[in-house]
Amino acid sequence: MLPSPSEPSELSQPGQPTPQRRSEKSHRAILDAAMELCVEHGYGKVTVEAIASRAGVSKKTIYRWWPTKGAVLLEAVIELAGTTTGFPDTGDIAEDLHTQMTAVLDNVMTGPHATVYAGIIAETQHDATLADALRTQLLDPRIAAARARLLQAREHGHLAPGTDLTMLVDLLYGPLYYRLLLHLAPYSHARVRTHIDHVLRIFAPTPASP
Amino acid sequence: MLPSPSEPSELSQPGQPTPQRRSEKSHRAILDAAMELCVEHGYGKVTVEAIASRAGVSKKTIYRWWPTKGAVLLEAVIELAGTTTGFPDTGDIAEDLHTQMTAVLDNVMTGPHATVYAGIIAETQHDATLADALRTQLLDPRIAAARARLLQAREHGHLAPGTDLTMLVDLLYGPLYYRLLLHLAPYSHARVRTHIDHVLRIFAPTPASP
Amino acid sequence: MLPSPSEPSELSQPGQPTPQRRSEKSHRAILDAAMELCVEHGYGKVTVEAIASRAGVSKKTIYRWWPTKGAVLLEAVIELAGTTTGFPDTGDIAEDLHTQMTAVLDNVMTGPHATVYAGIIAETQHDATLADALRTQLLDPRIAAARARLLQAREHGHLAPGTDLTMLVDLLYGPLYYRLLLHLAPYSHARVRTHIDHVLRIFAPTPASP
Amino acid sequence: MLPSPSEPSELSQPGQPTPQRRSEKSHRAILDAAMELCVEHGYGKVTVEAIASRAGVSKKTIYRWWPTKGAVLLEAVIELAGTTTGFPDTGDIAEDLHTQMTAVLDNVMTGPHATVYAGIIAETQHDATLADALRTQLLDPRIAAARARLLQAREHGHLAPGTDLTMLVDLLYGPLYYRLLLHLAPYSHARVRTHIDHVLRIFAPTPASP
DNA sequence: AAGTAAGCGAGACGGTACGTCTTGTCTTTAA
DNA sequence: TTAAAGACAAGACGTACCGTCTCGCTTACTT
Repeated sequence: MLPSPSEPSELSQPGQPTPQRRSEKSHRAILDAAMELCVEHGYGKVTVEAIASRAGVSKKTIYRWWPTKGAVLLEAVIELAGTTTGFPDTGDIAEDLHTQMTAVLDNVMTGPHATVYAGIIAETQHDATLADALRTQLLDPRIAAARARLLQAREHGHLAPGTDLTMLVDLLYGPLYYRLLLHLAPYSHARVRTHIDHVLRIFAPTPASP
Repeated sequence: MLPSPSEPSELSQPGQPTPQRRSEKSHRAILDAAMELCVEHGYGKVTVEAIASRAGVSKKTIYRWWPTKGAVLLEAVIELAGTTTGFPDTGDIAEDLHTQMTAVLDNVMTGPHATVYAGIIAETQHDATLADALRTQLLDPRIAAARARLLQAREHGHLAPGTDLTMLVDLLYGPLYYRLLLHLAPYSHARVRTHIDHVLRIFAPTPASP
Repeated sequence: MLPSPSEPSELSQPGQPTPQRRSEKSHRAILDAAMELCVEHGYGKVTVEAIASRAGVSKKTIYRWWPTKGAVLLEAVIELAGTTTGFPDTGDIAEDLHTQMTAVLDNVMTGPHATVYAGIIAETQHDATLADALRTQLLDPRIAAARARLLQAREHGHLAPGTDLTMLVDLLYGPLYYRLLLHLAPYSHARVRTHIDHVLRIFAPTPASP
Repeated sequence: MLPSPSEPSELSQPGQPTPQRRSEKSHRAILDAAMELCVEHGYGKVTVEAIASRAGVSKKTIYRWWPTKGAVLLEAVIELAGTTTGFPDTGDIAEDLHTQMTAVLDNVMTGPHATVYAGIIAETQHDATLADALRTQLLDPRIAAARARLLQAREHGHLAPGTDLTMLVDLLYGPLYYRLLLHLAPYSHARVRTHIDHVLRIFAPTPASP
């Protein structure tokens, strides 16, 4: 194999700037500064100038690699959520869902990072580009993974054959986002379990008639 | 007597300015201008200056009565949603939910006003005061109304006795907001019906053992 | 005598409001408030609103009788200088000038009222109407009085026959205003005397030849 | 060596902004725009916004380098008067004074720029900082130059030995400012000559007793 | 090893909007 | 019926960020 760049789909701005002469030190400092600012002073206080200042970096450097402060935070959140990506497969779909959903809750929907995640989603309301990036880089892969796991469960007979996976995903995740974005109390781990049980009951496989 | 709040709770800034010497003409022009700007050019183009200019009003007049442009739009949205408030009571809980939920969808979650509503929710992520106002003035009354109707249904035996109303509301409305704010396709009226049926199935009253 | 108003040339706005039903109490309160504000907080802090507020008077009342805050202060200063108007006539022109000029210095060019007087003159630089009022109501009468006294001195042989009275007045008063408006130290009473002596020396009557 | 200040004293705001990365193009455009606005529409119409707009410059750029619109105009006037600075020395003090004083009259006390100069002096009545700047940067150097020339004349026997230079300067320049700021007709060149002759007569050297 | 071209820090720049202030007019309320 | 109280349109104030643009300096790829 030659030096194939092999990962062309950079999530930052793939514009003209170019190469791999990018300073990794600045890259890190920017992501960290953005995240810290958001956590410490709230999303509203995250400005490109503030990031630059705290990271000891020039504004130009930020604009060279990201189109928007939202993009910076998005990258930071993706990093954060990176660990949460995979679905486990223990054979017990309820258990696996619980594992994944509580991980999401703990990582980005409660605690200090909830602000960051909610802030990014907020920003996508006015920024179609960022909305695309959020979908492409964060949501779609995770939704796909969820559907894959659920599909497998359906095929294994743990869900009714005709189960509408889209609706199932909506019912599972919708309330989590609803509570995050409407400032309602987030689910506890226990409540997540109840929630999953309720939803799965809808799509339980044939009521096992004698 | 119904919980008619008899409208003492002004939704605008109840601060010092004072009384009812307020110009109703300006009030209207401001709400209209804000809504139009948002619909025509997007939430991002709604600035206090633009509202003032289009409404033929001075900025001071806006700041006298609202703390924030978000508060202006919130009042406009509340006005919009005002018609959607009540739950009908035909005796058929599924039907009544469908009536109310499609009204919400049509009024503020699809069409030109979706931008406005999503924009306000976005703004509440950075503005705790606005978040409070949204909750107090818009969400809480509607959630209470929904719970009241569901409670009645439970008492009439249309829902299982132990039904957790909070979770029921989460399951009903969560997916609507999830799809609005994550830029997924909104539900069609038909899909709302399916959705309601699925959710109610969870809490169906005792499997009727004759 | 009928109720002849007897003083038709009001120095305030001669506009439509007209009558003599004017509240003398408000009139006084406004003049006092304006003067106090200027003395206490500087000319810059004198706004119509501040005057109204301190005088317990509505803005409308001020605008009814004066066109400008400058006009209010002008009236106040005229009142102040009213006492200084007349020239004494002891027969000694140098002494009489000294009396008058030190009175002017003490009343409006030093002490707390210097700010007020300088401020009004400043305002006339941008306000032709006020400039006219200043000239007509304050300066011209005093210049005329000075010229009259000097003319008399010339006729009595205390000044050279061809003495240019205009230049004489310029030389006498110019330096006072120069020092006031350019923020140089004002003349002391003693220095005024020296100043007068110097200037009069120019126009001394014929050098008394044998 | 003459008191050549070698120009370390920047007349603009010497504050934090920093260096010589200043755009000379903007600098010029701002000074020109300010001066033009003042000449064309009067001092009152000179606002920072108007200057910025006409100069094609952002308000921030103005505030970065000057504390006040008055400071901008002051710099413009200083530039204007720059040419007038020096006193000639032909050996004839009356002639040299005439040269300098008519230059001042023509440059800043009559014609279109009189408004500007009078406006700045007006502004110093409410702005101590600007007053200082006016003194330090404009008046003091010129007064010093005048005194130097007069001192030399005294030493050469063209003025009486005990001549009070301060009073002499007051008498020479006072009437010019008095007429400028009190809206009286400015001196003509001929009248300046008469004026100088009169004043110098006071301090003529010993009556030449042969 | 020198040359060259990029990234980099710094920060000035033209803009836009902010939220506040004052002006002068107009309206409401109370005496 | 007058005047206080004060809301109003207008528009300048001085500040904060935006995103773009030089500057020199450093750093890492050429050749």
